[in-house]
Amino acid sequence: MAPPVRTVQEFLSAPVDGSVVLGGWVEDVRNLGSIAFVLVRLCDGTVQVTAKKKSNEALFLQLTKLSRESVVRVAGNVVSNREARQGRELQPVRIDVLAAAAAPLPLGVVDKVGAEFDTRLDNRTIDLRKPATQAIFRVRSLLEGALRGELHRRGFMEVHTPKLAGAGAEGGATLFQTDYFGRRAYLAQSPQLYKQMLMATGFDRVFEIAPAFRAEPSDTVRHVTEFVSFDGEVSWIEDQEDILRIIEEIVVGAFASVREGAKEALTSLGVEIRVPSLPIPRVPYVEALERLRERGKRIRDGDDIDTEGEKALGQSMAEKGHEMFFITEYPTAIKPFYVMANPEEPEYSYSFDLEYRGDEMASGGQREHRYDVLLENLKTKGLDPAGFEFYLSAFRYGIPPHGGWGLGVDRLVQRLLALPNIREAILFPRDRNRLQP
RNA sequence: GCCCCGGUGGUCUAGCGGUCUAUGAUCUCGGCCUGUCGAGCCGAGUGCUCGGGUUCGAAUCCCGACCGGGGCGCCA
Repeated sequence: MAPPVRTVQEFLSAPVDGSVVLGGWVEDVRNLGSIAFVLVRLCDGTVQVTAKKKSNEALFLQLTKLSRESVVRVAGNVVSNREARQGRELQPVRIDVLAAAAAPLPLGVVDKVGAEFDTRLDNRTIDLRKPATQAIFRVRSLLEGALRGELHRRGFMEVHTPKLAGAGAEGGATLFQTDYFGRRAYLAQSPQLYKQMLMATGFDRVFEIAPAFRAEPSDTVRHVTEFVSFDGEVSWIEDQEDILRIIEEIVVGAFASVREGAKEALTSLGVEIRVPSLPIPRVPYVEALERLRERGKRIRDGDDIDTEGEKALGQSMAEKGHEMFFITEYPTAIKPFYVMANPEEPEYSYSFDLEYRGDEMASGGQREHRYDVLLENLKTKGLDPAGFEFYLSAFRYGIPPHGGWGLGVDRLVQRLLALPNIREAILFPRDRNRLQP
């Protein structure tokens, strides 16, 4: 049997008075006694199936007894009617219930009452039937595709690094521990060490879009335990600016692609994408502190910028028309061991964060590629070089200067679409309490 | 992990010591209706998160657990 018509678009292009088979979900049944309207939801909208009792009583009965959200295949004739939504409707000849939906639904797809996010997540497969929920993931898919395209155009190679590891990466963030045939293993918190190791091979422009895991018991609207990290690493850079230029170009380019390619989804979300203009401002850390102090924030030199400060800084930049900006040259002391310190002022490093709408989207910088310095850095941070031997060996035998970034895809989608919670941007989010579905 | 707030039919809510045989909506079921499109009208159905305690009496007050919302820390 040929596949049924899955889209409204396809339905509308079928000849009037011809016959068509629709496949979809029963969104609503309106039984007026002698005439009934069944809204069948296809992939991109609904089609009205109209049945009259007198034309086929058995079929009318079957149709009006359908439970909402059942999956049906409806064969019928396309008729034009100006009272129908798209100017046409389907007169059914035969209905097959492929999968009856149980009633009542745990969550209404078109109910007039809302549902709490937690209820929606508990019933995510139903929640994802809503056009507004689907729109988020259509945008997300487009954004990821656009980012891939931007990098491929720049000669990057897509890679995949292990998500199971025998040692943690950077220290700090807590790792999920698991059993590996009797040995201890960890879920990767970042591809950081591996993508750097690839710089020692000649694959000098790589990127990866993959999950990362953090066992931090964070309870916020911008943290989850499993997130998708968009990482890139580039060799032969002159300085950190080379990285900043790439990241601002690809993000801005991807935003523009989404704005063009996801018009319908964006409309249904009520979102208008503002594409930042290039270059995106670079705000050195020391200047960021000054701005914060001007706003009355008490912060000492060398302190990390806390959430309040980050939001205030975002506000301050937004007032100048910049929703997106870099904070550069963070203190070396608050950055991981692999960042390169500025040789002129070693207390500051070649590192940056990409800020967007008051939240951190990405961080990165130039890496320390000199073996001896790297070894010193590890010791300074109180880490045991023995645990990093697999990583250090890549530096011992020759590695070009390099740098890169890690960007939170979920966060980027969240902020781009102004979603109240990062979980809205994830199909099946994982957080401190949620492991299902 | 810390601070604040909350958990009432399938869903979302009102009630916050007796007046609760718990409000309204939505939903589900039944009935009426030939152009609905937030369909309408009539009728019915389903509930106080769990475990202790206070009290003559607890949805309501107290304690704990679990779960949820917001904020912080941390970061993508």
